[in-house]
Amino acid sequence: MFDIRLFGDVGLRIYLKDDKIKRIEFVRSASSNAPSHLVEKFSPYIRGEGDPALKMEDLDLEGYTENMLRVYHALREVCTFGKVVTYSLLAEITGTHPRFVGYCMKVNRFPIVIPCHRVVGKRGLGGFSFGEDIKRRLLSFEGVNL
DNA sequence: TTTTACTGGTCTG
DNA sequence: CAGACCAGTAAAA
Repeated sequence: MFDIRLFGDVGLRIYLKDDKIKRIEFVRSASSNAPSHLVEKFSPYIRGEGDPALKMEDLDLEGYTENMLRVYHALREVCTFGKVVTYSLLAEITGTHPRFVGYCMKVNRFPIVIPCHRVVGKRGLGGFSFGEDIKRRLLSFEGVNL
């Protein structure tokens, strides 16, 4: 389990098992204690320049269904650093439903790598499991203003 | 503006 | 199987 500081008092806590990422969560007081090879992966994001150098293959995706994985893949394709997408557009792309997309974001174990904070409502911000303030700060960090 | 109705994948009993 | 749950949205009131 390692912490990486992103900005301010916001950081990531990363759980590893073997060479895969088991889970990522946000922490509010981040002490950076991750090994450099792991920090390296996230450094583009930390510098505010782009997405982390991680692929879906680096994640332990056990338990997710085909439809969920389709949503996650589509999100990563459509929504790179600094972009946002709407629940309904992502639903349209994947042939699902806006409420299902919301559910997928809620059960996403890999925030930032699967950028669920970039999915917003057609009217309004939409929710965020780790608190809407963090969602807002992440978007503003990426240069997005609602 | 607020409330209602519909939505589809998934989860629980 | 039936019913409930949602980080949503359009339509009605």
